[in-house]
Amino acid sequence: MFKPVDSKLNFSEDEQKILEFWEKNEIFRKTLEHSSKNPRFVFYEGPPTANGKPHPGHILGRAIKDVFNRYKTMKGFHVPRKAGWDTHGLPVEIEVEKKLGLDGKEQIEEYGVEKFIKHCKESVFTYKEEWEKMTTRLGFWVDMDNPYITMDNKYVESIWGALKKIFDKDMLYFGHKILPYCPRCGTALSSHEVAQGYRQTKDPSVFVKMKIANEDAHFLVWTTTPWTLISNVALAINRDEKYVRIKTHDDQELILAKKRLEVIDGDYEIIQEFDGKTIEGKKYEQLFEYCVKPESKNGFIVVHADYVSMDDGTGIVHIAPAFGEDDYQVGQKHNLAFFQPIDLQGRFEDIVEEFKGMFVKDADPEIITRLKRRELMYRSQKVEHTYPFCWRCDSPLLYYARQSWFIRMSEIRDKLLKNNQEINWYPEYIKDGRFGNFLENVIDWAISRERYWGTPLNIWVCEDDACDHKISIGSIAELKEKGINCPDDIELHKPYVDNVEIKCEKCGKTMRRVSEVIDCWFDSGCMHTAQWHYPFENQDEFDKSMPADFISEGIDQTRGWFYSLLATSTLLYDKAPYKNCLVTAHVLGKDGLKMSKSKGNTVDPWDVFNKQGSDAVRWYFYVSSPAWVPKAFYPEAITEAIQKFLGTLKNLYSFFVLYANIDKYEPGKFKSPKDLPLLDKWVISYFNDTVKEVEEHMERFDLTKTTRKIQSFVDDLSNWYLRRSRRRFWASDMNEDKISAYNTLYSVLVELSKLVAPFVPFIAEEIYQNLVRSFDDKAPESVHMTDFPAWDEKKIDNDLHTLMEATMKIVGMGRAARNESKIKNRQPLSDVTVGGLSTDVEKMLDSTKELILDELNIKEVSFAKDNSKFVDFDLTPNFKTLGPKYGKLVNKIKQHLVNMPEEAKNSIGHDLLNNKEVIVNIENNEIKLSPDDLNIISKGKADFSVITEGEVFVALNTHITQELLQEGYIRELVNKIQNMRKDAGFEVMDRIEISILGDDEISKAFEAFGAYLVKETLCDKVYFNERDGFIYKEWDINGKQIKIAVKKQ
RNA sequence: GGGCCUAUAGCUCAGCUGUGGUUAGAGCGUACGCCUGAUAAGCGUAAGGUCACUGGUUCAACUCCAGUUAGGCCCA
Repeated sequence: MFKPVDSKLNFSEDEQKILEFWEKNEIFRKTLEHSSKNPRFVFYEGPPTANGKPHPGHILGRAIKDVFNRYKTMKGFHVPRKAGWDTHGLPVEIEVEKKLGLDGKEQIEEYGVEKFIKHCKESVFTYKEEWEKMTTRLGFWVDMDNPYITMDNKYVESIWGALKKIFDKDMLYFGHKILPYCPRCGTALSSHEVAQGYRQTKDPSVFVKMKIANEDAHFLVWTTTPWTLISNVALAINRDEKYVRIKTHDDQELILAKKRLEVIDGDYEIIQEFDGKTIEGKKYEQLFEYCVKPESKNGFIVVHADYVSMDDGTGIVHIAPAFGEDDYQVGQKHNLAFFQPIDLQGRFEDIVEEFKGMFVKDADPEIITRLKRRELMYRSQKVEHTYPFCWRCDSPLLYYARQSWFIRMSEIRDKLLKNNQEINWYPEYIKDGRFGNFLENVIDWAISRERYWGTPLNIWVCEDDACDHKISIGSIAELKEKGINCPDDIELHKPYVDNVEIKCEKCGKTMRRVSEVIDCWFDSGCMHTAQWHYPFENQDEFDKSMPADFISEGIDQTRGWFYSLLATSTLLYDKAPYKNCLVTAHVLGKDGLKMSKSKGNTVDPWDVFNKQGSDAVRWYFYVSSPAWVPKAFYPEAITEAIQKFLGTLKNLYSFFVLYANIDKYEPGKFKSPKDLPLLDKWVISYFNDTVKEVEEHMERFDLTKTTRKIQSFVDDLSNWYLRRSRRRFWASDMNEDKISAYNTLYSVLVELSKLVAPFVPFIAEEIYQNLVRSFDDKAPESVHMTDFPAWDEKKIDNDLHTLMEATMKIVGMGRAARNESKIKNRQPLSDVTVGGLSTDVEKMLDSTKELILDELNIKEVSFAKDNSKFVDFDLTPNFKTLGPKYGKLVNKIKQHLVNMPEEAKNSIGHDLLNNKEVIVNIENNEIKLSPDDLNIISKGKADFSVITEGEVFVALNTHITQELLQEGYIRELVNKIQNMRKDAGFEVMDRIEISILGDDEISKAFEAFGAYLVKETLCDKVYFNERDGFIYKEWDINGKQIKIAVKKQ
């Protein structure tokens, strides 16, 4: 016997049991062992940080990763899944700072770096258990017992190895980077921090005149940061734009972009118009002569920059390379001088005599006053815009040049682009879109951070400035060998490695490590190498798992992990680190906005797990839309997944188990007939076709098409195959037809459990365990250890699909016709005429005729080519064929057809149906209309209920004969009696007696059709008089008030 | 400010690309009716759409082109 199935939909409870089963029997481990000799499917897990809680977005990501790993495992691959933890970085430090009540680097130093770092180490795994619980509950199989952890000594050592390689290739250098910098806190901020601090503010907006060398004319220049004018070294224009020289109403000669003339006050006269490129290289006079330009550098010239836009300003942009990223790039490109006369507190240095010691923002008004006095200020006003402020202390941030270590990414740009072409992106447009564009414009990677908690940058520098010898240490062994004082158990973190000194091989003095740690994106970006502690060990593992076949992360990783993996693997191995990358979008609240507590649209994943279950969540994510489309996450959305799919699936399964147990059906016990009934053949063919399509979609990582296909199969299995087969299961003896139904449904359900296993692993396991394992303990222990269903082209019968589709269509139309006639389904009718089908289909329909009769409750179905007996015609032009032939006349033809009298339409319709050409005359043109040129639409005539869809029509004869009427009474009685049985709580197999108090017509009807009633209701005795002990209930039987009683025997 | 993506029924999404065709589909939800001894289900009908907006190409545009607006992501 099968384990009885509770038909209630308590998925969450069932899933808990499956989780216990997996855990107890170590199924995940066994799937890996079981497949260990198979070819590999390499998956890289992007490491999350466990110092924050997992949220619904992580569930989406993990659900998607899991489905492909499970699928590939069942397709015969070995899919190791090493978990990972990202542990370094500023967010960790900030958390710890908050916890310890520290504010800024000074206080950290005071508190003690060693102690601080210990706290960081502890804080890193605050929510590790929460992550593990969530991961397990979701059914995401990943090896969390042997994860890679970016702060482990071995991991860091691998990073050191990688960095040394890069250093030795001379790809690592020390240079400038413009960073958002808080002058009060004395630290640069990460982009993440800056993003928190944008707000509206008022700043000066000044138009300054810069005198052109040896000419009595000025460039008009716009800026919102007057204090940076002190450091101006160039002006940027756009060489592709038009510029003009104008004379203003007060006789000033100015140069600016033509498109920006709107900034000029009052009248002006255009003296000259020219291309931007003609003023490239022009010299102008330095505005403030505090900083002195070195001989070797350029300065005070006009240069071109792509980013100069015509949207605001004057089309001439002031360049101060120390104070802006764009400016800095321009400076690099044109070898411009670099003036940074500002200290770390944001105050002018002494060299700027007039403003020395002033905070730069406070100096703005003073600078404006000076310029006015010198008559170099064209206009000065205030402008409101967004500007970043420090999230901690609210000081305005300065874009400030800081020294930093860089990797020369721009030098390997072409390699990055080439390797990117090797990657399949899903969606495809990421490749040459967002990601490709980013690579096109790749800049050198600023890899150092002036912080504490991270992989220490493994570069030692000689203390003697004159020597300045630099080396990179690539391993612990090397550190011990070269280090003067390296302890045996050295931990590769600050402050321990900082204490290790090396004797300079050039000058013999002491070398010390630079103070920086590295960007934690480099850590996770090297996981392809560092997860195996390569190259120090695991050569074999590394060879087998580089590159990855598949990774999947959120779209925000484009410039994060997706990039850092490609960057490091291109640097180290010059190849793409992953072959397929599936990008996921963000998970949003019900209102389509980002989840946030203030909006009240957050959803606790555990609520959903506990109430609706993981399978439902997973299925919802797969089926609702492609992974890269943002998804709203809320319980009602998931309910739909249950009702449309999981509920149906479970119900199929519980139906099967219920009846199989009643009939003592066991797999293999009964042999199916040689020639299967049509319905069984059809469902087997349909299943094979489904598997085939699923495989195609999965190879293209298209989860949505895959799951929608499965969903419609399950829907048809339930609402067509099973609904049509129900009576077969009720047959009293185990006849051939019933055996075939059982065997077919059984095998389809078993294969279906394998088909859905990657997607909804819990219910798949439940079905498999009960249907397979409870009878066959030699079968694989878990559905996840079985092979994915194979499809067989020979079993796919396309004619059968065509036939069944036609049948379904006719039944659907027949029901619509019934509905239109307002004759209820229980009233049998005599016949229906079907037309407009191809001869082939018509022939085949013979085999589903009984099915149509039964569904529509009619006695006969016939076919007709021509429906003129039942309908009037209407005609509309087929623009696709007529358009090219007649062009503008098309609309006249349409008018002509609309205005045609009814009889003419009928006659033309008739001719066309008989494949005759029709000729009409429009504006003296003879227009030949072939059957292809017109759409024929038919409308039902009286006495028939006719439904038409395209060519196909179904005409229902609505005449009710005496005999049909009688049968109708009986059908109605059966329905009421069945309801009474159910209400009385009788078992399905209970036998009953009934008493009917009706009239003559009812009695006559019973004489004719009583046998049917008796059989359907399992009735042994029927009385037509009132009897003791019977409880009567009055019913409306097609207008007659009739009392009925049922009694168990 | 730049790049990429998205915009179709109350909601979730098809259709749109190199193949433009006048009457734009499905599911959920709603209303009414039907069916039901597996079902939280099924069937039918109806209401619900200026296919974000503006302009262009064309006999014909949801579809192609240009621009605008709004939202999202990344970057500044």
